[in-house]
Amino acid sequence: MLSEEDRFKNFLTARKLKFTAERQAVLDRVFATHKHFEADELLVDLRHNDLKISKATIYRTLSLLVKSGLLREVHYEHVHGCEHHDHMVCNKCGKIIEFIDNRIEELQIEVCKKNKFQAEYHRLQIQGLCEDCC
Amino acid sequence: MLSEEDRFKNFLTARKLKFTAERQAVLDRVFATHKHFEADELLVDLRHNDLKISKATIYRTLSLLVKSGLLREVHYEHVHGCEHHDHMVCNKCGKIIEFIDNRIEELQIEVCKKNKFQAEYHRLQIQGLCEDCC
DNA sequence: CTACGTGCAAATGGTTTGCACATAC
DNA sequence: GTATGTGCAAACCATTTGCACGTAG
Repeated sequence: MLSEEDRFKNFLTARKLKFTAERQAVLDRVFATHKHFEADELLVDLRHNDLKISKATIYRTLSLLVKSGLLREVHYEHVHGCEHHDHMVCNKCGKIIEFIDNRIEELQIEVCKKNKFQAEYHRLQIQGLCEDCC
Repeated sequence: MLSEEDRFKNFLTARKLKFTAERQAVLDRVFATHKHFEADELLVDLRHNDLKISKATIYRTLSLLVKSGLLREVHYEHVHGCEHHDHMVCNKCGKIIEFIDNRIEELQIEVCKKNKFQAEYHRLQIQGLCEDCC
């Protein structure tokens, strides 16, 4: 499987766009953590590491990462559903298939116990193509 | 387990805030779907259903939903990690525990097959309290 | 009846864009 | 050498806020 960097380079090359030091820096920073983030945090982080990069370039690079499919731009998301489902989301038509598999639920409980983690909520989302869009 | 509406009412009551028709409308709309959304989309949706509601009220209500813990505000999130882990995220200290359980992976493959769904990616995130924060 | 909520319009601040110079290929 | 990228500052637009009137409890 390709790394994020390779996937981004492929995307850029396909569109005759260039892989610059600024784009590298943003990419590295974005994928250095697993957390959600804001554009401002990136600016602060990058400046900390003595990099000169403008806000405009950060926004332009984030936009490219979204277009390349490496990043998703969202705003609000639910924290809970009171009744719990897991989801499959079709990347083409957007259809959502809800499912629940008790064996998966059980295994999650087991994994939490093993890690001494007290779960309050979980979310499993599988992305791909549904039957109609394959 | 309480419904979103009950949880929101509890939150409001505890702070001596009121449950108005506008707040009900936003709540209903927000939890009518499982998707990420933007404030603007809500405005359009609500106006479609003949509701008169101002942008300001929508923003104020979204802010309350975030404070109540029913909603999370994010901006960018990764679409893939090239190496795959699942995550436990501590709601208190933010610590992330990565794990992978092959039995869970297997069951996901099985569920996809059952639903004729061609998976490209999945993400499992468990939220709760870590050992140190219990 | 009173404290809280709403709509409106103005203020704010994050994001985008036009332009001149810089650089990857 | 040329097309693409960058920084800067101005423009734009989403979000927040102050205020006067409305309403839930």
